[in-house]
Amino acid sequence: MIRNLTEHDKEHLQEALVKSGQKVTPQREAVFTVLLAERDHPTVDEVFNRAREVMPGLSLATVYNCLETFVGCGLVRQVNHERESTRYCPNLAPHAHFRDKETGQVHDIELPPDVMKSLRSILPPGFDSEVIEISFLGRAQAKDSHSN
Amino acid sequence: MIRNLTEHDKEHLQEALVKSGQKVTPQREAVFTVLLAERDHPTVDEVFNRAREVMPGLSLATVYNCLETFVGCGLVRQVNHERESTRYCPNLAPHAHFRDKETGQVHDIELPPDVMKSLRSILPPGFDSEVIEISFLGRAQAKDSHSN
DNA sequence: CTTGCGGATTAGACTCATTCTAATTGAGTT
DNA sequence: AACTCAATTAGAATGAGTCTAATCCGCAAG
Ligand SMILES: [Mn+2]
Ligand SMILES: [Mn+2]
Ligand SMILES: [Zn+2]
Ligand SMILES: [Zn+2]
Repeated sequence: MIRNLTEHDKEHLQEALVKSGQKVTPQREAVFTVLLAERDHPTVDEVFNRAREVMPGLSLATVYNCLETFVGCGLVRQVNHERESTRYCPNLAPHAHFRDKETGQVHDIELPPDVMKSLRSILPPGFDSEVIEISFLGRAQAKDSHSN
Repeated sequence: MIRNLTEHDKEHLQEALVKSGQKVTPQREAVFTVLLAERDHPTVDEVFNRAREVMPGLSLATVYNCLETFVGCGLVRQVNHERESTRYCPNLAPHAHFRDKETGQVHDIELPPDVMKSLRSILPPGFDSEVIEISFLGRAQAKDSHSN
């Protein structure tokens, strides 16, 4: 189920790319569309397979390139858990990641400002941090998967 | 500068190994000694090179095996930053990791119980987490390196 | 002692996610 | 029509980590 980009998302993509001196291409649109379609933190291969359905000639190398470009211009975040394949997340709000040990699914966990603050406060003087990564490992009750 | 294990550390090693049905071997002692000698979160290769100085016949495979064993019986933690080589940490107290963007050094950051609590509290109902990993990326002022 | 057992160690082959290389494409320009 | 230059592409290369199969060795039984 890959819907097209909304006007808003298209502008978001275009603005970020153009702002960093890069071009909007059909491949980049396709990959970005895949990322927005499901918020399930897909791996490169998953993105590749989904995007191929709509753009059969797309190459894996290009998926790597697109995702790297998006990370570079702040459109998506990389998500790493242990040594597994890198996953990609288009949620730009500050959030942590919860990895379900059973299913492997990755869920976003909202990160309230006061928690962020208390985290920064544990840094000793002289330590200055731009990026904080928080990841949980455990089990999550099933709920349902239409969490798009 | 690889000192020998203290009696206390030797007992710690032996207890953890025996408790999980495994043997104390010279290789395991050497690798554990290396880990305790410097709290700098060495990679497998760094552990290998340091341990070889005191046990020249030691193989890389064995270092992988020892470290896996130690992780399995809770003697050390793995530390991953992005896609870099896994590092190893013998600090069993709850702590976060700070990675210096400039030097690559990894520093332990103490994690007070109230911060742990506020972190657990952000999990929605139904989410149960055993492991929380927190890592900072940024710059740390030099201080000095005799932080053993 | 001598032998047998089973875990530990070892060298080297293998895996596979990611990166690199070099050739090709194609949209926009001269 | 030719040029330019980023983007795309296929395939090779990389390298941390894992696997395999042979050897080692401490210990216990005979
Ligand atoms: Mn789940
Ligand atoms: Mn530092
Ligand atoms: Zn996310
Ligand atoms: Zn540590």
